[in-house]
Amino acid sequence: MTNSEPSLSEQQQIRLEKLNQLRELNINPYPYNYDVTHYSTGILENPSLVTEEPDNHTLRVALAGRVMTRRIMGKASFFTLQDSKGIIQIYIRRDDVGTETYNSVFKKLVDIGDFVGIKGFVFKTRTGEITVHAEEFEFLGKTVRPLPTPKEVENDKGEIVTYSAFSDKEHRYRQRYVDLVVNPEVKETFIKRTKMVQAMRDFMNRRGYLEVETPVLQPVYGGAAARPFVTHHNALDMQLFLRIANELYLKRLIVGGFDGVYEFSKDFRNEGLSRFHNPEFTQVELYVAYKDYHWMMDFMEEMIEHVALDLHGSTKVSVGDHEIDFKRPWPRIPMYEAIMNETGHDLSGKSENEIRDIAKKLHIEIEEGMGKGKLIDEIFGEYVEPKLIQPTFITDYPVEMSPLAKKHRSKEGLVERFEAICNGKEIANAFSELNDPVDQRRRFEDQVRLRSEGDEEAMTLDEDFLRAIEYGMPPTAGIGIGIDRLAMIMTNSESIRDVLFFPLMRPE
RNA sequence: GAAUCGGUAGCUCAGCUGGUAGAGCAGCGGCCUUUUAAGCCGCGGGUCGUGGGUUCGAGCCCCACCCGAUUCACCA
Repeated sequence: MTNSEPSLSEQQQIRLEKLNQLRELNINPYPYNYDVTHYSTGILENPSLVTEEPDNHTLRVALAGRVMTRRIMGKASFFTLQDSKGIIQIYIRRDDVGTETYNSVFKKLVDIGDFVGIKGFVFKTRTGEITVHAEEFEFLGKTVRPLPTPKEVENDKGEIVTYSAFSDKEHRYRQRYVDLVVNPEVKETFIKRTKMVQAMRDFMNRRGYLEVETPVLQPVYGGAAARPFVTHHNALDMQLFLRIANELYLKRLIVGGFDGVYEFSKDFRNEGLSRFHNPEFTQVELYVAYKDYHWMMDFMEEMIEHVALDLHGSTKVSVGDHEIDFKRPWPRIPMYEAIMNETGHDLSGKSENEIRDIAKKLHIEIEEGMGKGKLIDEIFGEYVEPKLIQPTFITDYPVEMSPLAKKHRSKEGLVERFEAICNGKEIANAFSELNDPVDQRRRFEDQVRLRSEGDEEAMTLDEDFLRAIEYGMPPTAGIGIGIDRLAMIMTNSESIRDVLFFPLMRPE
């Protein structure tokens, strides 16, 4: 940091002055700890705590949090205290906590946002609100910057209306800490995301699969079609890439003898940003030996159905205008059949040029160097994918677009691959893993050729990975599930930024 | 990268065909011992995103730039 400080607003200056005054009163504005016995929600949900006539035997509660609203009425006040679980009202009187604490500290030096600790008993106000009657008041942390002050109120219809909401998306993304404090639903979204990951982790652990960690910094990147971030290691004077996928390392572990391995991982792709794309994103990849992609479809259905039940108590989830039902089984439609259904064109057995003509007829924008796989992908993305709202498996992709998938056991020119599509977007990609080292080398070489022809997303040849599967890899099913996109669906969020605490933003 | 919309007080926003900036909340001073968007009286607070230009005069008009949102493109 430089020593040039931005000029302070009047409110910040006033708060800094209050900070000094606290110290002059011998009150540490930043004390070290506070013994909390109860949370706001715990008190609100437990009516047996409410007393009318407190005595020595009445249970006392101690809670801590931020002051969010204040209603001062002379010698007594109400304020709301927000802790990690929720908000509860506190009643505080001069005659209970002492004149100095009440007049000099509470009324003069406490601001909205400050941390305080309260000890007292629980009662009900005249209007029936469960409230903590403070008998002791302690200062726990001074804020020197004013918090946005949204107010929630119930209108005649019983709806919650929020006034002065902290709603500017830029501010919310940049200052997520503030967003979390004042917009309670944000916390809910992220808690749900974490629960979702936990449900998946539990599900895989119960089947005995091993959670592992593989390198983020890789000398050769691979496992997906994408441009990488490039970095440099000083001591080894070596170019390194941030991983774009975990696939090739996890398969090395299958070679090494694990039956099932999975990893929740941040991957990095050097691409544009959008509602569905952040340069760093999370996926879980799972590889299971002696299984194929049919088995993997069963597995995915079961796991995601379980996640939906775990999060919502139902297989049905509201997303935008749709209700998405994750109940098993999900439709399984071969890709050519799905394209046929939507466009009337049958691509099976067609040559690259024939497919290019069909793409032209379908008004697909065709660019130099688009191969067969890419053309098919474009047609699919334009005509089929957006229509698949309910979870659907699209199966059997052209070999040209799947260099790591095993060729189909009966359909010429295709591989045993599926993508799970939901709400018009891919949420998973899986295949029967290619374990024929000779075929794998040929596929890599095709990729190298594409790269030399200018396809920046084509894969590079990973000689060590080839060596690994030359030692032998069992039949294996593998899958990658996009955690951010699944979280968007499970939390009914319309932007990936709403399920990332700190989405990438330009510098301020 | 393109289009559209937006950036005014700590927060949410208003500001007409250009006339020198406004509300609510928040803040400050005062009153108020069961309030709840507490209330009542009084007061302060602004580089109107940045830089140019037009004009007697710009928050408003023009140009360039910065930042964001959304859509499209790119992209799984």
